[in-house]
Amino acid sequence: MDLPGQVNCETCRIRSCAVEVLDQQELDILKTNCAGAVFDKNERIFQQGSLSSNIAYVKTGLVKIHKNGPSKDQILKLVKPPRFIGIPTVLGDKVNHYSATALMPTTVCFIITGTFKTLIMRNGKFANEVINSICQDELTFYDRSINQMQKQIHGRLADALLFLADDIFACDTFDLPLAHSDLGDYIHATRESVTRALGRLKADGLIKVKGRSISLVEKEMLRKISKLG
Amino acid sequence: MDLPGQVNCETCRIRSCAVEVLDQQELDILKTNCAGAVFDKNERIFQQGSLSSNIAYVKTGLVKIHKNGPSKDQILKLVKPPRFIGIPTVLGDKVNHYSATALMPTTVCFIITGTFKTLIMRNGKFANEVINSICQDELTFYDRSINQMQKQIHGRLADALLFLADDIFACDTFDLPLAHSDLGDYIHATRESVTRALGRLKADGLIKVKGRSISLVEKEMLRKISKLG
DNA sequence: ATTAAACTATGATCTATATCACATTTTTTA
DNA sequence: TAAAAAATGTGATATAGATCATAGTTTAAT
Repeated sequence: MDLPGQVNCETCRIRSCAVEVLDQQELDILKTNCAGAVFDKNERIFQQGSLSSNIAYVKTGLVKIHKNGPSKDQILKLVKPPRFIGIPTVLGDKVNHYSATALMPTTVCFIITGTFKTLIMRNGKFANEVINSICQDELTFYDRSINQMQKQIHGRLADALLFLADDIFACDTFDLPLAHSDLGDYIHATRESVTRALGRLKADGLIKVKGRSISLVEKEMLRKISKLG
Repeated sequence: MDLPGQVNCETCRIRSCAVEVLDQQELDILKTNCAGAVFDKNERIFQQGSLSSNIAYVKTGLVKIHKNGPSKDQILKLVKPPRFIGIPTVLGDKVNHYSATALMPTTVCFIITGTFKTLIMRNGKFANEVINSICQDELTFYDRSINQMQKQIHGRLADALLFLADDIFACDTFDLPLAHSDLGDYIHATRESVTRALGRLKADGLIKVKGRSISLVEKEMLRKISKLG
């Protein structure tokens, strides 16, 4: 982790909808209670179980949110910036209930929890934007959760590939940011099953694979697989 | 659905933490934009896909939150009062992204969305309580989601039974509020598997079953099954 | 440049749970 | 109270994907 130190929220180009509604005085409060940091690939941003007095705002990069389960770690979601992560830690016990790890070089702003709460208390519009953002997350997670439960592996893999192409990279050709075993933790499958399922999609000509690079060549077909499970 | 009409939030004995922080003027706003309703067992409180201009606050009873998946309806969670449900519907499109159905006679207050937003904007403490509540929900759902994914059926069933006994009924003997097929939608199993798994727990002497009534007689053993998956 | 470590590939086997099929019981409706 | 509908119980069978085993490949470290 590299600490570029103080940030300037007034001139920041990657502000959240929530920060957008703050007035000058509030921006000053934020600015003096906010620190930037850069994380390398595979660096932990925060760790489940550890105490935290900050909320993280991901400005660039890509982050996985993951959590220990009864038998293994599971990736709850992939977070594309700009996005707050770890807001639920604002809550009572201040213990992180999940971990966040950078999947590529990632810049993050840490905001002191108390400051975040102050802004919620002071500025109703800010609070409203925060609520909107959390609710959006919640709905997305419900969708994902049901898809994970009800689709079988080819559908889940197709979902993941389409998500990476459409939402994360906005490009049909991209370097897979996860190892097969991580992808397995994300779509709830074993490493072997991921390899086999990718091999199947490749053999059927729906995707092209060159090392880590993946091209979705038959997106419509992938969408159909995603739908039918 | 029965409409007992106007409610009085000032004298209400089942107020949420959020409403608790409102001042007199705000309580007046709430009171005049709030209507009570009673739902029978199996009555729909709101329906996925339909437009909504209300937030529901469950005062008594028991509610299932469920959502259409690729292959079938799935029960996301069981909600014990007092609790807001459907806050994510505050969002942009105002379309319910999931359904809510009463599992037993249930009383609900509907608050007009605009009023709810006004209160968030006006009162930072209210906003803060709402955020806490949504975040708590989110964390609980992450836990449940991981358990559903990683445990096998006996663990998931043990989880559900312990949840009903400890959290919903606060009693080790209770009438199962769900049919086996519903319980299946809740723990992600088929009706047949639920019947078999219940039969197994009964045969092993961990629970007693008399009609709809279930007694958890070996809770420690059930907890062990829940842990080991 | 060389060794070690992590990752990917692929076959053989196993297993939890779905699916199908039908019987019985309980609840609801007429 | 009878008939219909919904819910439960149980066996036989099928199967998606896990697990185990072993090898090859790429990436990182010394």
